Amino acid sequence: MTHIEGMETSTEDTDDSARRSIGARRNPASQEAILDAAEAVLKESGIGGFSIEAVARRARAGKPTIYRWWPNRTALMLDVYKRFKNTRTFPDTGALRSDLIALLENHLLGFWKDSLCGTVYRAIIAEAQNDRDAAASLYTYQVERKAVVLQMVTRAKARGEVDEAVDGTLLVDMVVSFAWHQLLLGRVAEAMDSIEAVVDGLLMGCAGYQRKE
Amino acid sequence: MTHIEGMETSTEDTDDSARRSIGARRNPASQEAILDAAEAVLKESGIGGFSIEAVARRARAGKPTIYRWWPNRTALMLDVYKRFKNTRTFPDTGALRSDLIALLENHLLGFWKDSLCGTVYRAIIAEAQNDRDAAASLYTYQVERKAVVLQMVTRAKARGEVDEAVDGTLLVDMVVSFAWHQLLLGRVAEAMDSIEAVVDGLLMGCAGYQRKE
DNA sequence: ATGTATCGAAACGAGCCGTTTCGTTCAAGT
DNA sequence: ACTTGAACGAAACGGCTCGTTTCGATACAT
Repeated sequence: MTHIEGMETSTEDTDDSARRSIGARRNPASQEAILDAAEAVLKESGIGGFSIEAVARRARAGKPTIYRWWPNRTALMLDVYKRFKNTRTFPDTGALRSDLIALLENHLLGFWKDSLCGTVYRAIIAEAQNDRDAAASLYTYQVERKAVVLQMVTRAKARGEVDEAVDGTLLVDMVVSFAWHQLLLGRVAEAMDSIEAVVDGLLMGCAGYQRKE
Repeated sequence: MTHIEGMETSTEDTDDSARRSIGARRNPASQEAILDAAEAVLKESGIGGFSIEAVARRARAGKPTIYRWWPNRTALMLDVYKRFKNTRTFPDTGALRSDLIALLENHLLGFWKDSLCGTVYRAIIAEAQNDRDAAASLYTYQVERKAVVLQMVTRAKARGEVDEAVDGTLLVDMVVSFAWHQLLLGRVAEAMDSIEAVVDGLLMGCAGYQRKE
């Protein structure tokens, strides 16, 4: 994303000379250089090589500058992630089935496959298993995002497409669960082919129980 | 598990005096002490505090002894996990619905909730996001376990309970996905209440599409 | 003009990494 | 009976990252 194309170390050279203080205030160029560097490090080395030191070297920034604005590396990763998540619009196709398919194709699996957003998100999930603060941040983020997705079901109910008694929370949970599982097993690309089967299985049942023939 | 009850440092004192070599062969007492210590460290400090040094200190063992038998800390965590996974028998209740409910209650969510197996499994999943070898080991383990669970569907087909055309792989994937998602969000205890709704939603559809009334 | 908050650079002590060395204990091979 | 060799615990190695502190230079804010 942004403008990462040069294969050399030119990515972080937003300014030719070294950045300096611009006075008693935050230097936006440094913040952007740090986020760019964090993004690049995650892209190239994954979470294993993601250290504050590595980001600082890459950004030609001082470690105290990073620690001043981000309390820990999880916060930095979350900021990198948030730079991505607004680049695609949420689907409203007029039907729940195609809404969910578009959700998986554009916002979950497809998003993770195309950008390095999947790598960042994997790193955040892994970090949340270690760090209590990261877990809380991730859970809050999940609640927010699922509430937005739940509106797909609400719209379907308003259209009379599904019954009012349907548990939309469960439906959303299952879609997201599937996407997470494939992401964490490194099967995002392969899972793209199963999207329609997953959505149909969720909407109509995987086992053919009580279906009208 | 085993006999962890003493709150002091008595856990690792399987022998009063220090263990020594028993000749040119593996010392089972050391292996058990190391696995006990690894288990205890994971239980008390989580994956964040899980280092080879910490395990060696806790076990009163030398680091070379650990590195001799386990190539990395992921392998050690997997061995800790494998000491648990055979303590409960796989269900065969005679019906697919109750089989899947028992699977979630006894082998996935319930298992993770009751023992520290959930903590260990979270650590392994997190490690798999960093380490390529860990990811491969985890994926292989997943394939094996899912193949065993798939036999539930195979039995149901043999009984004529579900149609031969049903995609059992998808069904198993969805059940496991749900369990993983709740585990990784730290919601295992809360998810226990949703088990029946999840299984019914998977078998008969979450959205009430094409169901006979 | 002064005060102050930022910047990058460098160095700090601490902890863990994975490895090596050392002296020991003792089964296995001769 | 004797030697060989592997496994054991302990200790130390160089290397890396951690999070913090110090420093001089910079330039907005008052």
